[in-house]
Amino acid sequence: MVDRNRQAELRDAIEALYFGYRAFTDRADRILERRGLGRLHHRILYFVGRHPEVSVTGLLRILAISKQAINVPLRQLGEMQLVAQSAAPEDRRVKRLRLTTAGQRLEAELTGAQMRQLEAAFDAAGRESEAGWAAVMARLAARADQST
Amino acid sequence: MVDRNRQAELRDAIEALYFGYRAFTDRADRILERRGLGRLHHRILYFVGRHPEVSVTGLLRILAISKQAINVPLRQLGEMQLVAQSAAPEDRRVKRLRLTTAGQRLEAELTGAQMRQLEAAFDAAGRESEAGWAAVMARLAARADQST
DNA sequence: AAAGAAGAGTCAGTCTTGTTGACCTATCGA
DNA sequence: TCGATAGGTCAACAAGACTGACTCTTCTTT
Repeated sequence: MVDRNRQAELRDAIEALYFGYRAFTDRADRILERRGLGRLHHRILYFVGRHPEVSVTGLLRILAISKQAINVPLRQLGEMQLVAQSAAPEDRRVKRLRLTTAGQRLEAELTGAQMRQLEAAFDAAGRESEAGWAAVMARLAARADQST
Repeated sequence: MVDRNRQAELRDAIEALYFGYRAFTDRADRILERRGLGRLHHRILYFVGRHPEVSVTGLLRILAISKQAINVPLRQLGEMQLVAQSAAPEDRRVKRLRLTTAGQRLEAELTGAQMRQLEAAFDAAGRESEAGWAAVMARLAARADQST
């Protein structure tokens, strides 16, 4: 059993993560709302932007959702000319996804807003805090695999 | 415009936050699932544990949801004898919520799992990282109010 | 004392984002 | 040729949110 002060610190950490994540997603959500898009559209735009020429299955694995869940929003992004697709030459069953120019523009707007938000937090906390923050978040994220 | 290397760092930060938060909630979700509870039940348990004698309206404000959204899970937690309520003596319209012994036990199990998860990440990242992490998360969370 | 505001509860209807299961087509590899 | 893989789609369902419209009780204000 950890001592009481330590527990209080860790409780604060839990809350900071909860409220911080909530604040972080809320801002992008408001940009998306104006275009009638949701969080899943955002995640698709983000990861297709990050990993151009990704396949649908590759995207499903990153997002950890079913293909039925991605179907509708991915089709909508195609219809809105934000995401384009083409068959992979070495295996024509595989579709390669990439952002169109308009898709890149929207993705840059969303990601830019989040980057500015993070920079503001790094600045306010002191730039020396950034490395520690990144190290902890990376370790937290890494444990996703272990706990499966 | 920020330079490319900086943008790459900030992109990594966005992803670390996304994957880190996902890993963080997944673990508690699995404990809850065994009892047929969801994330909202968890948040209610957590904040009632953290703020004993909180009113329903107070809880709604913390969670930033509607009273209709809290209605069903709060009633279920009452029926499961995890949360108890009583009228506030100074204003009998107000209900004060608190955890029962069983509620405290479940809350401790959930929060304990998350505290251990955070501690493991702090340890792995090096204890000197913790202060920076906490400072950044606090600033990120603080911006929730500004952006309203 | 009457009127109105506030806390809580509930019903109804809707939406998003996810799930399974089942089934289809096209393509590839053995 | 046959089975596996990538992708797409339909249907049914569920959690967890929303708004709107009420009710009831209790407190506060006039």
